[in-house]
Amino acid sequence: MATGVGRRIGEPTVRRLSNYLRALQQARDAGYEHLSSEELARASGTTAAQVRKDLSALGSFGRRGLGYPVGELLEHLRRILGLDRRWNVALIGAGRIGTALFGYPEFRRRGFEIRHVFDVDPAKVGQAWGSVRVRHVDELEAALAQEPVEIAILAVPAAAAQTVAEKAARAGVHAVLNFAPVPLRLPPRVAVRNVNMTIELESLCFQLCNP
Amino acid sequence: MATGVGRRIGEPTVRRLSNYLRALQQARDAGYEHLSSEELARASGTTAAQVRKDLSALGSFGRRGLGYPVGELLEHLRRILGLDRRWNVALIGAGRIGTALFGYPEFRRRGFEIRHVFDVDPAKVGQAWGSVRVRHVDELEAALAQEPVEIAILAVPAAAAQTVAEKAARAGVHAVLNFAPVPLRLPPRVAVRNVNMTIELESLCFQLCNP
DNA sequence: TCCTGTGAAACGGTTCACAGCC
DNA sequence: GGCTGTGAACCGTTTCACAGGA
Repeated sequence: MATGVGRRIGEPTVRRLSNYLRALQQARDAGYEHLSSEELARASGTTAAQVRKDLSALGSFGRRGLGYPVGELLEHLRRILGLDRRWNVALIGAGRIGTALFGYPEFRRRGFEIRHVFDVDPAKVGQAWGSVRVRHVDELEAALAQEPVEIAILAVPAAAAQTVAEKAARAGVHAVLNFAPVPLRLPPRVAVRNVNMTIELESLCFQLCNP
Repeated sequence: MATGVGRRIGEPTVRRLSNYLRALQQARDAGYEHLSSEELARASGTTAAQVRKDLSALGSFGRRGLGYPVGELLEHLRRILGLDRRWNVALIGAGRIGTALFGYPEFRRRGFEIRHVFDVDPAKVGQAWGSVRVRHVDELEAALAQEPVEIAILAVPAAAAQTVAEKAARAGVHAVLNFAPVPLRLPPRVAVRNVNMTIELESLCFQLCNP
């Protein structure tokens, strides 16, 4: 097996692959040509066995006695994760979280290009954020018809999230990254992922209370 | 079994419990007295069987033929998750993400009180953020000695994260919520949870590329 | 009848241990 | 000797199906 993905890859695996990618990029910048599963594991916070399992499932190129070739594996991972291209993104919600996400340099570095920013606040609509102009959410469908995006980042209040998400889905978005603390109900053709900072804090509390 | 937690609760369960809590609060505000596992499941994005399994593990109070008593279950969950008290938090990193987190109203509403804000930027050090003053990271140990916190929220650049996290751990923090895209190595007595927005976006890409 | 509580089965992910190759 | 690749065992979680109480 040389190119394709072997068995179906689950969500935890994908997260780890992202981490491997980051570690590999660092290693390349540091001039390494090969990395052992042990080293990769340390750099990405997992175990060597896990690394080998993950990479072998991709039909990987590791050399016994030597390790994994940094450059080759890096390109392979980028391709598998779909990061060897540019992705267009719409940011919905120009509040505090939206602002932070817009300025997050990691996104652009990874090929995510924020093409649209929407909000409902009249004070924000019309502002120029870099090269994009903040538009009213009512213009969402028109804007996406003119310049489509694959991904919507949802950074709106919980009460508005479901409605806005549906609007985005109707406008042809294929994936939603949801920062609102509510579960979204969308047609299965739309991929959804939730980031809920409160839940993370609450999990920590639980761990503190139940050591 | 009336009060304690039955079998050990895993991380996915805790996340769902947080969601149940949110759904229950909404239901209470809407005047409901009982909620069936079916209704709870719909409101929190899971299945009825899952809800029953989760709640029965807490020695729950559900009544057959009727459902779960909203108020009672709500208090029970708050106690189990450790949310029936106030938690003191230090925010480390006063950049875009730090700013957004500081202003996130959900945190305070849930009992998380940001007592300290730290940064290294001389332009920020000294600013008054509400009732707290931004201090230099070098003052971290002194500040936490004077007014301790249980939790540190880390919103600093990747390169600084490990060092700052260690400093926080030495200063007596018990849990770290890490927004930097690097795995942290901390003594096991410190609970760590990572929020990595880039990884979430990358997972979405993968889903889009591998439908 | 409605709905919970729960053993049992199915599933998926992780760890182990070692065979195989350099 | 060093390190990868991988079947097998292990473990926690989810789903199923149904018994049992209101």
